[in-house]
Amino acid sequence: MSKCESCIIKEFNSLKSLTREELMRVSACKTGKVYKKGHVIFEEGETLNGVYCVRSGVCKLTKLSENGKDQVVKLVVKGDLLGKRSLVSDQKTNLSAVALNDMEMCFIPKSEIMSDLSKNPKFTMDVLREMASDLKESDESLVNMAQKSVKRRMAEILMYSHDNFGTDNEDYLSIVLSREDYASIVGTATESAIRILSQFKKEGLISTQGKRIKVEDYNSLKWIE
Amino acid sequence: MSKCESCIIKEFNSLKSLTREELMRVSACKTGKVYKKGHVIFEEGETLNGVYCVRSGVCKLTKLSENGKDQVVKLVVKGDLLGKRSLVSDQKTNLSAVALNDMEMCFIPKSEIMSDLSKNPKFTMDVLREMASDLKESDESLVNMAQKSVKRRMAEILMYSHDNFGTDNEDYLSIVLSREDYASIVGTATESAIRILSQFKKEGLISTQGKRIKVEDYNSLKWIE
DNA sequence: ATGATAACATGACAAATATCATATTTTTTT
DNA sequence: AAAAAAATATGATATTTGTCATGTTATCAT
Repeated sequence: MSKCESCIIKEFNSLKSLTREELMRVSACKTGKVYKKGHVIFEEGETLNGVYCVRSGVCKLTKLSENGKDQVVKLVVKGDLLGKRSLVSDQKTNLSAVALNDMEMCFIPKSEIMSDLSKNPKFTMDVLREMASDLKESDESLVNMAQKSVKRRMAEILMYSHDNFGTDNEDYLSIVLSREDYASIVGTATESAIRILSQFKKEGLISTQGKRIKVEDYNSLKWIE
Repeated sequence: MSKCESCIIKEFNSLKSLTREELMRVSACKTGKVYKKGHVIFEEGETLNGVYCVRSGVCKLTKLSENGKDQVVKLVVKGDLLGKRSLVSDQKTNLSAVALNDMEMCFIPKSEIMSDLSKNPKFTMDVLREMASDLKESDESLVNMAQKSVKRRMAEILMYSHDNFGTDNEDYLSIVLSREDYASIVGTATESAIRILSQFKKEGLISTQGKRIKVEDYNSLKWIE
């Protein structure tokens, strides 16, 4: 497993602000973890005692609603730091994390990184910045959820997936999600999600092969209300 | 105007983690601001160059949706620090703030407080903790918005107002909001908000006098689906 | 106090979404 | 490859929510 000092992934998150010495210490105590698609990384209510640095793959952060349905709060991808909140609070995590792909991550124990958080202001500011950006994103999701139609939200997640995770060599979206996942991202019933995707298909906006989805008419998706 | 060192309000936010010397410096450069009900404190897209410490009153943080409707993202009350995000990012603010009451706040210029943020780890950690807690709250709001009915959300905001802002001497909710505000908190059409409140009234869950609302049957509100 | 304005209320209807039932297809297991 | 299980698809229908119209009440400025 590569050393943190020379790992390219860290450039995408606040670990890049650690000094070489700090990185070497972190590197010495990190653990490599591999999760298969569908594997539960942690569950709502657990105590996290560290952060995960995502090297490859994608996972969903979900929260169980009172009605028994899961809601996807965020998709976490390569370069993201998972579990930042555990660094500043001893509370149990309010979210579950489930791998949507096969994933590789590095786990860094809280104890090891806490000292850096109090001694390296550059690092702290960077974590703060990441957190602020998460918060901004979250506000935006809230507004989307409150003010946009299910169809619109579905169009947006398709475009989001296209823009952020790209496509395979046949132009299908790289991230393959079940209809149930789409439903719980968009916040609707599974049947409604299925129905909307079927409609998009009929209208030629997308095509599908099994559960794989290809965006055929990105521009029309943009204008869906 | 009272000095920060001796101000009780700061105990509710991360300013309490500043040293006495830091507080004195902050105090020297702060500006007292008074806003009347309805006044716009700042608007989406503005550049904030400081934070507001709320001494009294309540304001709403809103974000304009693409459909032209405002969505309330958070209610900010006594003790809260407004504009934390401006400290860590030079981006324009993504939210507007509008006073719902007459308000008193202190404005602390960014320039003055930034040095503390990089030199006083206790303070930084505290800001980080507040931000983390905001993020958690925001996740919860997202799930509520996505998974609960409008009626349920309305019941919850009434209980929230009751629990967090209390009642006047006649048991009416202290925070008086227009139906339009309720609609934009709950994320629905104004007419729908009105209808639901009327229904609650008919069912004896609340009573109203003008725009003032009294919770008559808290327990039943809890069980609304 | 009074007219003007904004906020509230409610009916009628349309549109969006959820729910339940039941096929059909895809994926997994044996 | 066949059987079983899971996921997807779709119809029928109920419920929720939005929209437009219109009337009423409260609030504000003069």
